[in-house]
Amino acid sequence: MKKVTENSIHKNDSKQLARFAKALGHPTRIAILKHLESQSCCFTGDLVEIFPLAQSTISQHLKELKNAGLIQGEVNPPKIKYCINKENWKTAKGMFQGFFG
Amino acid sequence: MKKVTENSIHKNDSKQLARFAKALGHPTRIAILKHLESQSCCFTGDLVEIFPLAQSTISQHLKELKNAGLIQGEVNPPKIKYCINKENWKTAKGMFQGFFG
DNA sequence: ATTTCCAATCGTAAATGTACGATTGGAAAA
DNA sequence: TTTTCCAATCGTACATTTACGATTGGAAAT
Repeated sequence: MKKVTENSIHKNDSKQLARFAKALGHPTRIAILKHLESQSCCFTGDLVEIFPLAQSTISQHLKELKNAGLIQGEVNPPKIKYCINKENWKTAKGMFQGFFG
Repeated sequence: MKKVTENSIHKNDSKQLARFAKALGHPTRIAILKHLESQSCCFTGDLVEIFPLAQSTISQHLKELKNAGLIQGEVNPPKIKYCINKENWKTAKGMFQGFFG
């Protein structure tokens, strides 16, 4: 990035939709979300067993999904239980629906 | 990327959906697609006027959308007319719908 | 107090993405 | 043929992403 800040040239809608899309833009994250949809919830460790990826890598993907608002985690010591964030999920669904017409 | 190739560990569905999502993962590309949806078609130059971005940058975004299959361009010398690729658009729409349930 | 356990974070390396200006390519117009 | 025009591509710089192993953090168990 050099000259243009990319900050104010786009509408908020486009920015939010792009943010959601970006979070969905990796097959591992899609698979994590599919798993959460089917299981309703799961622990990080479950995912580490499912995917042949390092624990730190899974954690990073979860962090991105969390930052995008698509999932949420609640502590359940010593584990952490992750679920779909239903409210934002609905928002994302609506935005994609609206986008695709 | 170091150890895992990320090639065969995901289902094709997840990979394709992620590919579409990735293409949508930038506000400029969202905006381009919105514009194509509303106009049905447009030339590269139109977009260069709309967005405060270099011509080469717009071209790059168009290339990514084309590679993802979301748009197609037909030559109309000396211009190139870009349109939504309706077939793939429908596919993407269906995949997102299925994903969000 | 120490150990155990799970997950987050750190540090790092390599690949990819995003932007720019400059150059190239190819068709139409002069 | 030369010029003009539009868009693609090249070369480059810097940011971000993705992966790993190692370390840290915090709560529960010993």
